[in-house]
Amino acid sequence: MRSNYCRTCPIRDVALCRALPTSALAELSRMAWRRHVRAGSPIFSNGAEGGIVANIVSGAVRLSRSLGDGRTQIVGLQFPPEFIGRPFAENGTIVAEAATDVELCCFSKPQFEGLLRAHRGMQELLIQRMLQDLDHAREWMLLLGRKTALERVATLLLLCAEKMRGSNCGEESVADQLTFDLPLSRTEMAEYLGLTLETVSRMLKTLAQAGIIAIHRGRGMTILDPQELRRRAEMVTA
Amino acid sequence: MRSNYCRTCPIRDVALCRALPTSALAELSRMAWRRHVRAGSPIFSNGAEGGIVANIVSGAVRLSRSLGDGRTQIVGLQFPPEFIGRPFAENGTIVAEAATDVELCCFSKPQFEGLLRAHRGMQELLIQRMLQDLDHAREWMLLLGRKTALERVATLLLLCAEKMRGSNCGEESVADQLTFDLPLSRTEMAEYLGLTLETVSRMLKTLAQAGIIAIHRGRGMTILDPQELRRRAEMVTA
DNA sequence: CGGTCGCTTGACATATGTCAATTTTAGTGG
DNA sequence: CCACTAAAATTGACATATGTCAAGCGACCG
Repeated sequence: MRSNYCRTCPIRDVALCRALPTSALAELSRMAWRRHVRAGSPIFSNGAEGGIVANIVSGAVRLSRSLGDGRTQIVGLQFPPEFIGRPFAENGTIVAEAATDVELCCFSKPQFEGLLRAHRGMQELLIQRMLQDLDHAREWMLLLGRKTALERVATLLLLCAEKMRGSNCGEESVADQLTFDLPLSRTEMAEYLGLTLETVSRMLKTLAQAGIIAIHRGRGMTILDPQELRRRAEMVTA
Repeated sequence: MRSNYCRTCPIRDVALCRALPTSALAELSRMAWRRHVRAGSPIFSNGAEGGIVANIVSGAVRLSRSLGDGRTQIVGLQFPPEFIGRPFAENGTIVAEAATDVELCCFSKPQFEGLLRAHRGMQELLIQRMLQDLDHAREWMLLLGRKTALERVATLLLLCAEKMRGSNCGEESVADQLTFDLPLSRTEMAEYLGLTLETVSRMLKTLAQAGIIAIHRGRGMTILDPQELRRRAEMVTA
């Protein structure tokens, strides 16, 4: 039933829409639609689909920029309940793709802008979200500009561990909270970290040999010694 | 005269405040105050002065993050009429310092938030500004992750050339629009570009020897061949 | 069962960092 | 205005972390 759409939304209490009163949910449900995107497929790129904004309901979205000769850098990795798109602005030169299978809650940009104008609290939430994105981008600038390969890989593992919590699909969720599947291939990890896939592979091996992590088949990971991993990552933020 | 404060402001038509009607200028003037900061002095750092936001009236502001062992990365360079500070959020771990002598137009954060709430257009302008900051941060991530040292230096020169336009203090402003003083020392350029100061120096020399730029004494620069410089920078954005 | 794809591993190349010596610029006081 | 000093920038010799290229391995899929 269409008007129940938002009432049963799994991210209702954490996404931007939480700024809206329950009384507005029926209105909201009429504007929003779900969209599933398979891993690897584009969500929007270089202006195409530019009239859309969305909340991420499940999965992970990867934002990237490229140079003319093919060098590419992942500039953002977004998880539920984060928001993608640019209200009040044109879409820039960034490409958004599904890193895993993704479920989106989409709005047309003009309609969403209307919502923002009508509900003041929502604009404030959006501003806070954007500040978080900005903080993250800047932390990553520090990583890209100043960290060693080992520190970069360690930092990424900690990031993934944190973000995957909750959206846990691991079998052994019993005692071991630190087993998860990476949402990125080695190539993508390299593109996010400003390294090559070979270097990523070598650093993972180094961490595994030091007994800090265990690598299961391919993307499966267990963090055995989180404290030591944090030391190796030179994390500033505790 | 206090109520003329904003009416005569040099950035009145370009800063966030342009969202306010002229009728609100007297009110605004009562809330704002000017602050001069000498080159190298802190503007706010790690939560101190956290209750302030400001427009940059003149000069350049440098934002940076550091690792525990002293490695530091400049994560933003802001020019007039840009805005610094974080409405609706705590100040994070970023340090803001004056890169040159700086003149700020300051507001207490709670008062500024009140302004934002009262004038809807201003929130939209703020959102657009933040999106620009985010774009810039992400472009810099591409630079830090994927560009060579020469490309990085070339990119920075183009950025400075663009930003210094207008705030030109050069003597020979007659025919030559591409002579300016860098707002950064070699060390700071290195900190912004994720390089060492020696590498920056060498790349500048390479560009000078190729006849693309001319280096005057220390910080003075002339771009002789902008088109070639843009090629070397591998600029994506035209 | 064979082919493709993602990952690992090794040998080697190189861009950039490190360390140290000079030179240039800017600042200060006589 | 001119030494004198300290700071910034340049330059050179050398070290090394990471990239490049190439081979091999394993898992998945038709």
